[in-house]
Amino acid sequence: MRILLIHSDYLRYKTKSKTKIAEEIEDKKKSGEFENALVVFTAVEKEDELNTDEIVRSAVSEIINVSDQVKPDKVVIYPYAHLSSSLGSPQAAKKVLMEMESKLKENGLNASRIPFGWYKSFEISCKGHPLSELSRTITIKPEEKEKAAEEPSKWYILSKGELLDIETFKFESEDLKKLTDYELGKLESTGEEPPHIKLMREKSFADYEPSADVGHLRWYPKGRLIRDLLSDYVYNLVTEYGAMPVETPIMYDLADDAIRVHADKFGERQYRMGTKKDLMLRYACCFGAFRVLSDSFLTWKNLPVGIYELSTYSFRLEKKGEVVGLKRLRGFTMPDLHTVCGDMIQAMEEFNKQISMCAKTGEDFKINYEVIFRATADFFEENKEWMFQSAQKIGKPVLLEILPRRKHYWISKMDFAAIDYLGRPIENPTIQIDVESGERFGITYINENEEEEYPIILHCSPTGSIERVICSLLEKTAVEIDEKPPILPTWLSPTQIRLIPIAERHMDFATSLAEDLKASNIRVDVDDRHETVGKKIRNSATEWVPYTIVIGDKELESDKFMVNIRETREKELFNKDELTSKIQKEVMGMPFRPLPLPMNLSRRVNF
RNA sequence: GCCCUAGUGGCUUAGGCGGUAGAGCGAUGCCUUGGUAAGGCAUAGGUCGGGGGUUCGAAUCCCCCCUGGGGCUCCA
Repeated sequence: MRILLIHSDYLRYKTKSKTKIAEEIEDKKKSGEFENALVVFTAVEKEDELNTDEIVRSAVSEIINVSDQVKPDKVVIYPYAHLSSSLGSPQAAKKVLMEMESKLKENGLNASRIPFGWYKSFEISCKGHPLSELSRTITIKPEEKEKAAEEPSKWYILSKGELLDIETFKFESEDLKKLTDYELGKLESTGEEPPHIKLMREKSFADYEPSADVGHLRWYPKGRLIRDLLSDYVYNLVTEYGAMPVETPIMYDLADDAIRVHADKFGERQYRMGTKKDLMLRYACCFGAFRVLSDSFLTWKNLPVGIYELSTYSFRLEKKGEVVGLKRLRGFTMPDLHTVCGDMIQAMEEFNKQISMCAKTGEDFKINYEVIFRATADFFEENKEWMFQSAQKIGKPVLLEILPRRKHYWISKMDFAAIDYLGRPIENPTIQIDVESGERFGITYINENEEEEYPIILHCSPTGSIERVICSLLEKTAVEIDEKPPILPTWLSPTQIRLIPIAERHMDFATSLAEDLKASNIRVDVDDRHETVGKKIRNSATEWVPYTIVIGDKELESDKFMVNIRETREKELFNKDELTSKIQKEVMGMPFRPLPLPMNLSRRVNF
């Protein structure tokens, strides 16, 4: 905020005509005269919107400070846009100016405010003494940004319906111990690079795009395929659960009050667009889902109702130093399910169903999740029974955080984290009980008594961001490197079977075998390059192909072939049908997409 | 964002206390038609991350910026 303070003999003004953003005023405010007034010309700036309370407080204290020195009869706040080249939104400015006026009055000053958004003529007579002209730039002081004396959370282990002390708890799970240490700030870092970064590039899944902003990736065909398969997976999962997929815009106008207030909770990590309209890129699908829901006509018969969207992309302006590989990005893809529930009982029931859904993703991906259950102290006291039961659904001890008071929109949430190679959590699925957004976004439903009511909304991401799922899968290969060769689950492997013809005369057979396997929905390719068998085998291994078959004279004559099985490092004899059914069994229930690459390796681009 | 550290062909890198760079993989071509983790030979490919400065001359010294990695902090 910029202010120009003039200690005047008098100020006279008169409104001339309205602008689009003019506030409605009574006739008596259309002109006015103030004698011996400290006139505060004020411009509210964009950055002020991040913490308007703090800005108002600082501005008022500055004005009081000056007023104490020059001792005017009156203080007049005069909206004056021309002091800044980076103005805040008119809505925010009006709010700030009004709050300044009332705060000054509370402090015993005779304060007035000149109407906002009008063209005005004015006449001012400056007293001309040394303190009669002052200007100030008022900014949010970072160290004052709340923080102050925030009460710490209480931490427990919740196991078999018992609250246990973390200090004395005997951890059976190495991963839960690591998660607990990390959350309590006890984990020592090794200074190593997480292995998934090298892997994602080496395998041509994804890479950085230096010409974009930090934390935005380019995805190559293999990576794109994996993303698509995971997207299909979540889509199937949530539609099976009963949610309805929608798609909403990726940017929102901060002039909308509900959107601005919700966004403010996100603080400085908002990704703003520098356009004339003050637009913010979404950091999740909440905005879109809430707008859809608030414009829908909901009745108790509809509830619970789920709206699902895969946010390609969500944007968060994470600090530069926090952005890392697939783990923390500024642009990422998150499955986002919002479930409208009529009351807390229904919300709790749905929450439990969603726990099952989140847990299932861990089983399907073969990723071990450790769980943090969180709640405000009030919620925990009132719903102990439910929390204990819900934690039981995890089937192992969970970490419990009790927050002294609500500081976000949720009163309880459950976070599922995979543990990476360096022992740090990768936050994946999450479920939250949101008690604020219904009212804020004007989402209502008609209850059984024909009354309008605000619902409770569950937020759920059954897998966490797609990028983090891939991150977890890659990290897992590094964790297990001593036990087995690194590999992706077959349903996610870009190439599922690689055929290696030995000589040109084996090409026709290899190609026709490949076509047959392809017809059974198997991603198969043929290494038709003029290289030695040894080299092609090696190549297939470095690409993590789960099944590799060498095609030579023997295979032309028999209907069996020796299959190299990567996972077990074993060779096994199969015929075509046996192999097909083995793979089909392996990928059962998982989505399929065809190979998005040329079948012949000689035709492939090296990314 | 702050602190530390790095940036040399598509990838991995050698070399540099000032005189415009060398390799391996990969790519391409030729030879080899080969049976389970790198066959041989040859060729192409680099204004040494970008910009500015100092200098007769900068990949090398100085400044700024960009990008990566680590740490702090943060994480709905």
